Amino acid sequence: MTRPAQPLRRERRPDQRPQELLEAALDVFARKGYRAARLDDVAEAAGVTKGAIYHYFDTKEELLLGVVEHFQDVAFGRVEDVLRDKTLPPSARIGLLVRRMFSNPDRTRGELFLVLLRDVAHEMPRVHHRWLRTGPMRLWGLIASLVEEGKEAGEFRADADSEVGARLLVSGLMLQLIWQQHAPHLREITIDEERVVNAAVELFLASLRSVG
Amino acid sequence: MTRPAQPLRRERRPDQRPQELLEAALDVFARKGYRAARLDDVAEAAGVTKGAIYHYFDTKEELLLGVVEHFQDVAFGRVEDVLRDKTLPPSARIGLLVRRMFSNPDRTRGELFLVLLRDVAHEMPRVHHRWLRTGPMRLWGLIASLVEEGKEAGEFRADADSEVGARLLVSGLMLQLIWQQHAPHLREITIDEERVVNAAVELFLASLRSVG
DNA sequence: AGATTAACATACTCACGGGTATGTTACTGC
DNA sequence: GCAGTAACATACCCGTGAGTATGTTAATCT
Repeated sequence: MTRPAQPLRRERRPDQRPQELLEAALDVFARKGYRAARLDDVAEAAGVTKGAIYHYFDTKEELLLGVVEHFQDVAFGRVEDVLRDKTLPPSARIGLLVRRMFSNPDRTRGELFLVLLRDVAHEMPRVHHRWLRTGPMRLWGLIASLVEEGKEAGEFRADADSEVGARLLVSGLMLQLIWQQHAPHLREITIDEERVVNAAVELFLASLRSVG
Repeated sequence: MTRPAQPLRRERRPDQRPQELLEAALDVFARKGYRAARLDDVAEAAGVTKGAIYHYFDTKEELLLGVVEHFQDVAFGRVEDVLRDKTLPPSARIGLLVRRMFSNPDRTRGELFLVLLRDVAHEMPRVHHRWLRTGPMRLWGLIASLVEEGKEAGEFRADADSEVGARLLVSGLMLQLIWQQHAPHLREITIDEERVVNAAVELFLASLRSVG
Protein backbone atom coordinates (compact mmCIF):
# COMPACT_ATOMS: atom_id res chain seq x y z
CA MET A 1 0.00 0.00 0.00
CA THR A 2 3.05 2.27 -0.13
CA ARG A 3 2.55 3.83 3.23
CA PRO A 4 3.13 7.57 3.11
CA ALA A 5 5.48 7.02 5.97
CA GLN A 6 2.93 8.59 8.25
CA PRO A 7 4.54 8.12 11.63
CA LEU A 8 2.23 5.98 13.74
CA ARG A 9 -0.12 7.47 16.31
CA ARG A 10 1.83 8.59 19.24
CA GLU A 11 -0.41 8.59 22.23
CA ARG A 12 1.26 8.08 25.53
CA ARG A 13 -0.84 6.37 28.15
CA PRO A 14 1.49 4.54 30.47
CA ASP A 15 -1.30 3.61 32.87
CA GLN A 16 -3.88 2.13 30.49
CA ARG A 17 -1.34 0.61 28.13
CA PRO A 18 -0.39 -2.52 30.09
CA GLN A 19 -3.98 -3.70 30.45
CA GLU A 20 -4.68 -2.89 26.82
CA LEU A 21 -1.72 -5.02 25.89
CA LEU A 22 -2.97 -7.85 28.07
CA GLU A 23 -6.39 -7.77 26.45
CA ALA A 24 -4.95 -7.62 22.97
CA ALA A 25 -2.61 -10.47 23.83
CA LEU A 26 -5.48 -12.60 25.08
CA ASP A 27 -7.37 -11.98 21.86
CA VAL A 28 -4.50 -12.87 19.61
CA PHE A 29 -3.34 -15.84 21.66
CA ALA A 30 -6.85 -17.23 21.68
CA ARG A 31 -7.24 -16.78 17.96
CA LYS A 32 -3.87 -17.97 16.78
CA GLY A 33 -2.42 -19.94 19.65
CA TYR A 34 0.54 -18.86 21.68
CA ARG A 35 3.33 -19.97 19.42
CA ALA A 36 1.69 -18.96 16.18
CA ALA A 37 0.84 -15.55 17.57
CA ARG A 38 3.40 -12.98 16.57
CA LEU A 39 4.21 -10.14 18.86
CA ASP A 40 3.64 -7.86 15.91
CA ASP A 41 0.06 -9.15 15.80
CA VAL A 42 -0.45 -8.36 19.45
CA ALA A 43 1.02 -4.93 18.98
CA GLU A 44 -1.18 -4.22 15.99
CA ALA A 45 -4.27 -5.39 17.88
CA ALA A 46 -3.36 -2.98 20.65
CA GLY A 47 -2.73 -0.15 18.20
CA VAL A 48 0.98 0.08 18.96
CA THR A 49 4.21 -1.53 17.77
CA LYS A 50 6.41 -4.23 19.17
CA GLY A 51 8.63 -1.72 20.89
CA ALA A 52 5.80 -0.77 23.19
CA ILE A 53 5.34 -4.36 24.30
CA TYR A 54 8.99 -4.75 25.15
CA HIS A 55 8.80 -1.58 27.15
CA TYR A 56 6.38 -3.25 29.57
CA PHE A 57 7.24 -6.93 29.30
CA ASP A 58 10.66 -8.49 29.11
CA THR A 59 9.68 -11.40 26.96
CA LYS A 60 6.79 -13.11 25.23
CA GLU A 61 6.49 -15.57 28.08
CA GLU A 62 6.30 -12.76 30.61
CA LEU A 63 3.48 -11.25 28.62
CA LEU A 64 1.56 -14.52 28.74
CA LEU A 65 2.16 -14.74 32.45
CA GLY A 66 0.65 -11.29 32.82
CA VAL A 67 -2.40 -12.39 30.87
CA VAL A 68 -2.86 -15.40 33.11
CA GLU A 69 -2.64 -13.50 36.37
CA HIS A 70 -4.84 -10.65 35.28
CA PHE A 71 -7.76 -12.62 33.91
CA GLN A 72 -7.62 -15.28 36.57
CA ASP A 73 -8.10 -12.58 39.17
CA VAL A 74 -11.01 -11.10 37.27
CA ALA A 75 -12.75 -14.44 36.94
CA PHE A 76 -12.48 -15.43 40.58
CA GLY A 77 -13.32 -11.96 41.73
CA ARG A 78 -16.77 -12.27 40.25
CA VAL A 79 -17.54 -15.32 42.33
CA GLU A 80 -16.50 -14.30 45.79
CA ASP A 81 -20.00 -13.30 46.87
CA VAL A 82 -21.34 -16.75 46.11
CA LEU A 83 -18.68 -18.36 48.27
CA ARG A 84 -19.42 -16.10 51.22
CA ASP A 85 -23.19 -16.41 51.09
CA LYS A 86 -23.78 -18.87 53.90
CA THR A 87 -27.55 -18.63 53.59
CA LEU A 88 -27.63 -20.94 50.60
CA PRO A 89 -27.13 -24.69 50.99
CA PRO A 90 -23.85 -26.03 49.56
CA SER A 91 -25.51 -27.74 46.64
CA ALA A 92 -27.02 -24.46 45.50
CA ARG A 93 -23.71 -22.68 45.91
CA ILE A 94 -21.93 -25.33 43.89
CA GLY A 95 -24.47 -24.87 41.15
CA LEU A 96 -24.04 -21.10 41.16
CA LEU A 97 -20.27 -21.31 41.29
CA VAL A 98 -19.97 -23.70 38.39
CA ARG A 99 -22.55 -21.90 36.32
CA ARG A 100 -20.89 -18.55 36.74
CA MET A 101 -17.51 -19.91 35.92
CA PHE A 102 -18.48 -21.86 32.85
CA SER A 103 -21.55 -20.29 31.28
CA ASN A 104 -20.00 -16.97 30.62
CA PRO A 105 -19.59 -15.88 27.06
CA ASP A 106 -17.17 -13.09 27.77
CA ARG A 107 -13.46 -13.24 27.46
CA THR A 108 -12.60 -13.99 31.04
CA ARG A 109 -13.65 -17.55 30.52
CA GLY A 110 -12.68 -19.94 27.86
CA GLU A 111 -10.05 -18.29 25.77
CA LEU A 112 -7.56 -18.40 28.57
CA PHE A 113 -7.48 -22.04 29.43
CA LEU A 114 -7.81 -22.84 25.80
CA VAL A 115 -4.51 -21.17 25.21
CA LEU A 116 -2.93 -22.78 28.21
CA LEU A 117 -4.01 -26.23 27.32
CA ARG A 118 -2.47 -25.87 23.95
CA ASP A 119 1.07 -24.91 23.37
CA VAL A 120 1.88 -23.76 26.85
CA ALA A 121 1.55 -26.95 28.81
CA HIS A 122 4.68 -28.72 27.82
CA GLU A 123 6.90 -25.99 26.57
CA MET A 124 6.59 -23.72 29.56
CA PRO A 125 5.89 -25.76 32.65
CA ARG A 126 6.37 -22.82 34.93
CA VAL A 127 3.53 -20.89 33.40
CA HIS A 128 1.41 -23.98 33.13
CA HIS A 129 1.78 -24.90 36.77
CA ARG A 130 1.01 -21.41 37.87
CA TRP A 131 -2.17 -21.54 35.88
CA LEU A 132 -3.12 -24.98 37.13
CA ARG A 133 -2.73 -23.82 40.70
CA THR A 134 -4.57 -20.55 40.41
CA GLY A 135 -7.25 -21.88 38.07
CA PRO A 136 -8.56 -25.43 37.89
CA MET A 137 -7.08 -26.63 41.18
CA ARG A 138 -8.40 -23.64 42.98
CA LEU A 139 -11.83 -24.18 41.51
CA TRP A 140 -12.12 -27.84 42.33
CA GLY A 141 -10.74 -27.13 45.77
CA LEU A 142 -13.58 -24.72 46.36
CA ILE A 143 -16.09 -27.25 45.12
CA ALA A 144 -14.62 -30.02 47.24
CA SER A 145 -14.86 -27.92 50.38
CA LEU A 146 -18.46 -27.10 49.57
CA VAL A 147 -19.11 -30.80 49.27
CA GLU A 148 -17.56 -31.31 52.69
CA GLU A 149 -19.91 -28.69 54.05
CA GLY A 150 -22.78 -30.53 52.44
CA LYS A 151 -21.71 -33.75 54.07
CA GLU A 152 -21.68 -32.18 57.52
CA ALA A 153 -25.06 -30.66 56.87
CA GLY A 154 -26.38 -34.07 55.92
CA GLU A 155 -27.18 -33.00 52.39
CA PHE A 156 -24.66 -35.39 50.79
CA ARG A 157 -23.69 -38.90 51.64
CA ALA A 158 -20.64 -39.04 53.85
CA ASP A 159 -18.69 -41.62 51.89
CA ALA A 160 -18.58 -39.69 48.63
CA ASP A 161 -15.17 -38.97 47.10
CA SER A 162 -15.46 -35.22 47.03
CA GLU A 163 -11.95 -34.63 45.78
CA VAL A 164 -12.06 -36.72 42.64
CA GLY A 165 -15.65 -35.82 41.91
CA ALA A 166 -14.90 -32.13 41.93
CA ARG A 167 -11.90 -32.68 39.69
CA LEU A 168 -13.93 -34.56 37.14
CA LEU A 169 -16.66 -31.99 37.14
CA VAL A 170 -14.22 -29.19 36.44
CA SER A 171 -12.09 -30.93 33.86
CA GLY A 172 -15.05 -32.50 32.09
CA LEU A 173 -16.75 -29.17 31.67
CA MET A 174 -13.59 -27.42 30.62
CA LEU A 175 -12.79 -29.83 27.86
CA GLN A 176 -16.35 -29.99 26.59
CA LEU A 177 -16.62 -26.24 26.38
CA ILE A 178 -13.25 -25.96 24.76
CA TRP A 179 -14.33 -28.33 22.04
CA GLN A 180 -17.64 -26.63 21.56
CA GLN A 181 -16.06 -23.28 21.19
CA HIS A 182 -13.31 -24.65 19.10
CA ALA A 183 -15.24 -26.57 16.52
CA PRO A 184 -18.51 -24.75 16.17
CA HIS A 185 -18.95 -26.01 12.64
CA LEU A 186 -18.65 -29.61 13.75
CA ARG A 187 -22.33 -30.45 13.98
CA GLU A 188 -21.93 -33.59 15.99
CA ILE A 189 -20.14 -31.85 18.78
CA THR A 190 -22.27 -28.80 19.13
CA ILE A 191 -24.78 -28.92 21.95
CA ASP A 192 -26.37 -26.07 23.76
CA GLU A 193 -23.79 -24.93 26.28
CA GLU A 194 -26.35 -24.39 29.01
CA ARG A 195 -27.52 -27.92 28.61
CA VAL A 196 -24.00 -29.20 29.13
CA VAL A 197 -23.37 -27.12 32.19
CA ASN A 198 -26.70 -27.97 33.75
CA ALA A 199 -26.35 -31.64 33.01
CA ALA A 200 -22.87 -31.67 34.52
CA VAL A 201 -24.05 -30.09 37.73
CA GLU A 202 -27.04 -32.39 37.95
CA LEU A 203 -24.90 -35.42 37.32
CA PHE A 204 -22.44 -34.35 39.96
CA LEU A 205 -25.05 -33.61 42.58
CA ALA A 206 -27.05 -36.74 41.80
CA SER A 207 -24.02 -38.88 42.45
CA LEU A 208 -23.48 -37.13 45.77
CA ARG A 209 -27.03 -37.78 46.85
CA SER A 210 -27.50 -41.31 45.59
CA VAL A 211 -27.59 -44.06 48.11
CA GLY A 212 -24.48 -45.80 46.82
CA MET B 1 32.55 -34.17 18.62
CA THR B 2 34.20 -33.95 15.24
CA ARG B 3 32.38 -36.78 13.62
CA PRO B 4 34.71 -38.96 11.63
CA ALA B 5 32.27 -38.52 8.79
CA GLN B 6 31.22 -42.09 9.24
CA PRO B 7 28.35 -42.37 6.81
CA LEU B 8 25.25 -43.19 8.79
CA ARG B 9 23.92 -46.74 9.03
CA ARG B 10 22.34 -47.68 5.81
CA GLU B 11 19.79 -50.32 6.44
CA ARG B 12 16.93 -50.48 4.02
CA ARG B 13 13.68 -51.70 5.44
CA PRO B 14 10.90 -50.11 3.45
CA ASP B 15 8.22 -52.18 5.15
CA GLN B 16 9.08 -51.59 8.81
CA ARG B 17 10.26 -48.04 8.34
CA PRO B 18 6.91 -46.23 8.14
CA GLN B 19 5.70 -47.67 11.43
CA GLU B 20 9.04 -47.01 13.07
CA LEU B 21 8.75 -43.43 11.96
CA LEU B 22 5.23 -43.20 13.35
CA GLU B 23 6.34 -44.51 16.72
CA ALA B 24 9.33 -42.22 16.85
CA ALA B 25 7.12 -39.31 15.86
CA LEU B 26 4.65 -40.08 18.63
CA ASP B 27 7.46 -40.17 21.15
CA VAL B 28 8.96 -36.90 20.10
CA PHE B 29 5.63 -35.11 19.64
CA ALA B 30 4.57 -36.21 23.08
CA ARG B 31 7.79 -35.08 24.66
CA LYS B 32 8.28 -31.79 22.89
CA GLY B 33 4.91 -30.89 21.48
CA TYR B 34 4.12 -30.82 17.82
CA ARG B 35 5.50 -27.43 16.91
CA ALA B 36 8.56 -27.62 19.07
CA ALA B 37 9.41 -31.05 17.71
CA ARG B 38 11.91 -30.85 14.92
CA LEU B 39 11.80 -33.34 12.12
CA ASP B 40 15.48 -33.89 12.76
CA ASP B 41 14.55 -35.05 16.25
CA VAL B 42 12.04 -37.52 14.90
CA ALA B 43 14.55 -38.78 12.39
CA GLU B 44 17.21 -39.21 15.04
CA ALA B 45 14.79 -41.05 17.31
CA ALA B 46 14.05 -43.41 14.44
CA GLY B 47 17.72 -43.86 13.64
CA VAL B 48 17.52 -42.22 10.23
CA THR B 49 17.75 -38.72 8.79
CA LYS B 50 15.20 -36.22 7.63
CA GLY B 51 15.45 -37.40 4.08
CA ALA B 52 13.95 -40.73 5.08
CA ILE B 53 10.90 -39.05 6.58
CA TYR B 54 10.24 -37.05 3.46
CA HIS B 55 10.49 -40.20 1.46
CA TYR B 56 7.39 -41.54 3.19
CA PHE B 57 5.50 -38.43 4.23
CA ASP B 58 4.99 -35.30 2.20
CA THR B 59 4.92 -32.92 5.12
CA LYS B 60 5.08 -32.67 8.87
CA GLU B 61 1.33 -32.45 9.07
CA GLU B 62 0.93 -35.59 7.00
CA LEU B 63 3.23 -37.38 9.41
CA LEU B 64 1.07 -36.33 12.34
CA LEU B 65 -2.00 -37.49 10.50
CA GLY B 66 -0.39 -40.87 10.09
CA VAL B 67 0.34 -41.03 13.79
CA VAL B 68 -3.28 -40.26 14.61
CA GLU B 69 -4.77 -42.87 12.33
CA HIS B 70 -2.36 -45.60 13.28
CA PHE B 71 -2.62 -45.37 17.05
CA GLN B 72 -6.31 -44.65 17.08
CA ASP B 73 -6.86 -47.93 15.28
CA VAL B 74 -4.65 -49.80 17.71
CA ALA B 75 -6.46 -48.39 20.72
CA PHE B 76 -9.97 -49.17 19.54
CA GLY B 77 -8.93 -52.55 18.24
CA ARG B 78 -8.17 -53.69 21.76
CA VAL B 79 -11.68 -52.98 22.91
CA GLU B 80 -13.82 -54.61 20.28
CA ASP B 81 -14.33 -57.79 22.26
CA VAL B 82 -15.84 -55.89 25.15
CA LEU B 83 -18.35 -54.20 22.88
CA ARG B 84 -19.47 -57.47 21.34
CA ASP B 85 -19.81 -59.39 24.59
CA LYS B 86 -23.56 -59.28 25.08
CA THR B 87 -23.43 -61.52 28.14
CA LEU B 88 -22.35 -58.68 30.37
CA PRO B 89 -24.80 -56.01 31.47
CA PRO B 90 -24.20 -52.57 29.98
CA SER B 91 -22.94 -51.09 33.22
CA ALA B 92 -20.20 -53.68 33.40
CA ARG B 93 -19.29 -53.17 29.76
CA ILE B 94 -19.09 -49.41 30.30
CA GLY B 95 -16.77 -50.01 33.19
CA LEU B 96 -14.54 -52.30 31.18
CA LEU B 97 -14.52 -50.03 28.17
CA VAL B 98 -13.54 -46.95 30.12
CA ARG B 99 -10.99 -48.75 32.20
CA ARG B 100 -9.28 -50.26 29.21
CA MET B 101 -9.17 -47.00 27.39
CA PHE B 102 -7.89 -44.89 30.23
CA SER B 103 -5.94 -47.04 32.63
CA ASN B 104 -3.34 -48.11 30.19
CA PRO B 105 0.20 -47.01 30.72
CA ASP B 106 1.43 -47.82 27.25
CA ARG B 107 1.80 -45.42 24.42
CA THR B 108 -1.46 -45.99 22.66
CA ARG B 109 -3.21 -43.93 25.27
CA GLY B 110 -2.35 -40.58 26.59
CA GLU B 111 0.45 -39.21 24.53
CA LEU B 112 -1.70 -38.97 21.49
CA PHE B 113 -4.54 -36.81 22.70
CA LEU B 114 -2.09 -34.85 24.70
CA VAL B 115 -0.43 -33.80 21.51
CA LEU B 116 -3.69 -33.11 19.78
CA LEU B 117 -5.05 -31.01 22.55
CA ARG B 118 -2.02 -28.84 22.44
CA ASP B 119 -0.74 -27.15 19.37
CA VAL B 120 -2.80 -29.03 16.88
CA ALA B 121 -6.28 -27.91 17.79
CA HIS B 122 -6.32 -24.44 16.42
CA GLU B 123 -3.59 -24.47 13.88
CA MET B 124 -4.66 -27.53 11.98
CA PRO B 125 -8.42 -27.94 12.27
CA ARG B 126 -8.49 -30.68 9.68
CA VAL B 127 -6.31 -32.97 11.75
CA HIS B 128 -8.05 -31.96 14.93
CA HIS B 129 -11.51 -32.75 13.62
CA ARG B 130 -10.42 -36.07 12.28
CA TRP B 131 -9.08 -36.93 15.70
CA LEU B 132 -12.16 -35.69 17.50
CA ARG B 133 -14.36 -37.84 15.31
CA THR B 134 -12.33 -41.01 15.47
CA GLY B 135 -11.40 -40.63 19.13
CA PRO B 136 -13.42 -38.90 21.83
CA MET B 137 -16.68 -38.67 19.91
CA ARG B 138 -16.47 -42.30 18.96
CA LEU B 139 -15.83 -43.27 22.55
CA TRP B 140 -18.63 -41.30 24.08
CA GLY B 141 -20.92 -42.49 21.33
CA LEU B 142 -20.19 -46.05 22.35
CA ILE B 143 -20.83 -45.24 25.98
CA ALA B 144 -24.06 -43.44 25.18
CA SER B 145 -25.39 -46.39 23.25
CA LEU B 146 -24.50 -48.69 26.13
CA VAL B 147 -26.45 -46.40 28.39
CA GLU B 148 -29.43 -46.68 26.04
CA GLU B 149 -29.15 -50.44 26.28
CA GLY B 150 -29.10 -50.13 30.03
CA LYS B 151 -32.23 -48.02 29.96
CA GLU B 152 -34.10 -50.61 27.93
CA ALA B 153 -32.90 -53.33 30.25
CA GLY B 154 -34.20 -51.33 33.18
CA GLU B 155 -30.77 -50.97 34.71
CA PHE B 156 -30.72 -47.18 34.35
CA ARG B 157 -33.38 -44.58 34.78
CA ALA B 158 -35.07 -43.70 31.52
CA ASP B 159 -34.85 -39.94 31.84
CA ALA B 160 -31.08 -39.76 32.14
CA ASP B 161 -29.18 -37.59 29.65
CA SER B 162 -26.95 -40.29 28.28
CA GLU B 163 -25.38 -38.10 25.64
CA VAL B 164 -24.06 -35.34 27.86
CA GLY B 165 -23.19 -37.72 30.65
CA ALA B 166 -21.00 -39.81 28.40
CA ARG B 167 -19.31 -36.70 27.08
CA LEU B 168 -18.48 -35.46 30.53
CA LEU B 169 -17.16 -38.80 31.62
CA VAL B 170 -14.80 -38.99 28.66
CA SER B 171 -13.58 -35.42 28.69
CA GLY B 172 -13.26 -35.29 32.46
CA LEU B 173 -11.08 -38.36 32.52
CA MET B 174 -9.01 -37.26 29.59
CA LEU B 175 -8.12 -33.93 31.06
CA GLN B 176 -7.43 -35.33 34.51
CA LEU B 177 -5.10 -37.95 33.14
CA ILE B 178 -3.40 -35.45 30.90
CA TRP B 179 -2.65 -33.26 33.85
CA GLN B 180 -1.48 -36.13 35.98
CA GLN B 181 0.87 -37.32 33.36
CA HIS B 182 1.93 -33.86 32.53
CA ALA B 183 2.82 -32.55 35.94
CA PRO B 184 3.94 -35.56 37.89
CA HIS B 185 6.05 -33.41 40.16
CA LEU B 186 3.10 -31.25 41.10
CA ARG B 187 2.18 -32.91 44.36
CA GLU B 188 -1.26 -31.42 44.65
CA ILE B 189 -2.41 -32.78 41.35
CA THR B 190 -1.08 -36.28 41.60
CA ILE B 191 -3.58 -38.90 42.62
CA ASP B 192 -3.51 -42.56 41.97
CA GLU B 193 -4.73 -42.96 38.43
CA GLU B 194 -6.79 -46.02 39.19
CA ARG B 195 -8.60 -44.13 41.88
CA VAL B 196 -9.52 -41.43 39.39
CA VAL B 197 -10.76 -43.85 36.77
CA ASN B 198 -12.74 -45.89 39.26
CA ALA B 199 -14.25 -42.85 40.88
CA ALA B 200 -15.26 -41.48 37.51
CA VAL B 201 -17.01 -44.67 36.51
CA GLU B 202 -18.73 -44.93 39.88
CA LEU B 203 -19.84 -41.33 39.72
CA PHE B 204 -21.18 -41.80 36.24
CA LEU B 205 -23.06 -44.99 37.03
CA ALA B 206 -24.39 -43.66 40.32
CA SER B 207 -25.97 -40.74 38.57
CA LEU B 208 -27.59 -43.09 36.07
CA ARG B 209 -29.09 -45.19 38.82
CA SER B 210 -30.15 -42.50 41.24
CA VAL B 211 -33.82 -41.78 41.58
CA GLY B 212 -33.53 -38.20 40.38
C1' DA C 1 12.43 27.22 27.61
C1' DG C 2 15.73 23.97 27.93
C1' DA C 3 17.20 19.42 29.86
C1' DT C 4 16.00 14.98 31.03
C1' DT C 5 13.69 10.96 30.99
C1' DA C 6 9.81 8.00 29.86
C1' DA C 7 7.10 6.07 26.23
C1' DC C 8 7.01 4.74 22.45
C1' DA C 9 8.49 3.80 16.91
C1' DT C 10 11.80 1.91 13.38
C1' DA C 11 15.19 -0.91 11.55
C1' DC C 12 17.99 -4.54 12.04
C1' DT C 13 20.07 -9.15 13.60
C1' DC C 14 20.15 -13.86 13.92
C1' DA C 15 18.92 -18.56 15.10
C1' DC C 16 15.81 -21.90 13.95
C1' DG C 17 13.57 -25.37 11.38
C1' DG C 18 10.53 -26.91 7.34
C1' DG C 19 11.26 -27.95 2.94
C1' DT C 20 14.22 -29.06 -1.29
C1' DA C 21 17.83 -30.35 -4.35
C1' DT C 22 21.07 -33.50 -5.03
C1' DG C 23 24.16 -37.02 -4.00
C1' DT C 24 25.03 -42.04 -2.74
C1' DT C 25 24.31 -46.85 -2.04
C1' DA C 26 21.61 -51.03 -1.52
C1' DC C 27 18.34 -54.05 -3.98
C1' DT C 28 15.80 -56.01 -7.95
C1' DG C 29 15.04 -57.69 -12.34
C1' DC C 30 17.04 -59.36 -16.45
C1' DG D 1 27.08 -58.49 -13.44
C1' DC D 2 24.87 -54.57 -14.68
C1' DA D 3 21.16 -50.99 -15.42
C1' DG D 4 17.72 -48.81 -13.11
C1' DT D 5 15.25 -47.47 -9.45
C1' DA D 6 14.03 -47.29 -4.59
C1' DA D 7 15.63 -46.00 -0.13
C1' DC D 8 17.88 -43.45 2.00
C1' DA D 9 21.90 -39.52 3.36
C1' DT D 10 23.90 -34.72 2.90
C1' DA D 11 23.94 -29.99 2.04
C1' DC D 12 21.68 -26.11 1.23
C1' DC D 13 17.81 -22.50 0.89
C1' DC D 14 14.86 -19.30 2.82
C1' DG D 15 10.87 -17.52 5.35
C1' DT D 16 9.81 -16.49 9.89
C1' DG D 17 9.62 -14.16 14.19
C1' DA D 18 11.77 -13.19 18.90
C1' DG D 19 14.76 -10.12 20.58
C1' DT D 20 17.80 -5.75 20.22
C1' DA D 21 19.76 -1.38 19.14
C1' DT D 22 18.73 2.91 18.24
C1' DG D 23 16.07 6.76 16.88
C1' DT D 24 12.23 10.07 18.02
C1' DT D 25 8.83 12.67 20.47
C1' DA D 26 5.82 13.76 24.29
C1' DA D 27 5.52 14.86 29.17
C1' DT D 28 7.75 16.57 33.45
C1' DC D 29 10.64 19.17 36.23
C1' DT D 30 13.03 23.20 37.24
